[in-house]
Amino acid sequence: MAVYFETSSCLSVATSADSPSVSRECNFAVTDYDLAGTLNCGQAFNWHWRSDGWEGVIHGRWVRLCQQNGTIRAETVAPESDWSWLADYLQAHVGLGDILVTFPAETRLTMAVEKCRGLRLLRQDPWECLASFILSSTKQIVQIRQIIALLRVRFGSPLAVPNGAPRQFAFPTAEQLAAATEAELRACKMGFRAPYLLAAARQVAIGECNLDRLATLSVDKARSELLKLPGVGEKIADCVLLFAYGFPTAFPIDVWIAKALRQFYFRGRKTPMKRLRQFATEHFGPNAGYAQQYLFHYIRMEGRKKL
DNA sequence: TACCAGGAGAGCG
DNA sequence: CGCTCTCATGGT
Repeated sequence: MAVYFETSSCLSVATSADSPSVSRECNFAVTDYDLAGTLNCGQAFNWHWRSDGWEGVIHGRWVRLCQQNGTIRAETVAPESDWSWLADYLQAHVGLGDILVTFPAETRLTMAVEKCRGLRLLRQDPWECLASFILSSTKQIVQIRQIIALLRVRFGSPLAVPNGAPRQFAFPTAEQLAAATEAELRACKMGFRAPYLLAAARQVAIGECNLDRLATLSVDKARSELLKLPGVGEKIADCVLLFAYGFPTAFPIDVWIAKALRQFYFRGRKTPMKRLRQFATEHFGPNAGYAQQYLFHYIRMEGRKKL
């Protein structure tokens, strides 16, 4: 039976193992957490549903996640004594209510929140997030997933997985990708994004860009550092600021969000990007990034219903 | 077939 | 600054 520690990020599962705190399983108590929606709303690209859980990789470890009621159960291959890496990734400690109360009381956003109850922002590895979104430009999410799957297999380090589970690879490090050729990257179906990814990987690998240091900077400083990287513009920089560094005001505006903003707040009129950005920062408040993700997930779900 | 996809960069006036 | 064009590839 599971033993729960109240408010702790990890509720360990009692086992017959040598030490009670070391286990291959861990339960997280969560409220207002939609795991499936969170893993599938276009912020992460390497989660796969397989029979009884979501399988993926976090910081070089194979993980299976599965939600039952108010609990997210996690399994790893090797026993873990410290699960803070997973709690941090899932942002399980974040009280969603504290976020939602900062949203403007307004019809469209309220509707999105109701339809996507429990949607969360993850806290991802900066390099993986950066590289993934460099590959995302004018690609559909399914395709981004395919490209990244190829990258992992061809350049990433193989990981230990449970018996019977499909093979899995770590996301390639900047060093691993920096050692690749442009032709090898293009063979992963990334097209014109190959030289961007390669150049970015080299800058990170040689320390010309220090991703760890960005976490210590202000949003604006961190953004201008990201914008120096090849293949990184406003949109991709904001994705990394939001999904990897957790800057809550970062508000990525892609084609979907742009369409939604024009439709919801500008009567469907053509509105320049600069105007949309200004509106977003003024309107959505201190957790604009969360609002953005609710709008994004909401309009994508609505779009699919029509088909 | 035609159009579009979680865009960015270069060239232009 | 704002506009347009191109880049590569696959889904719908």
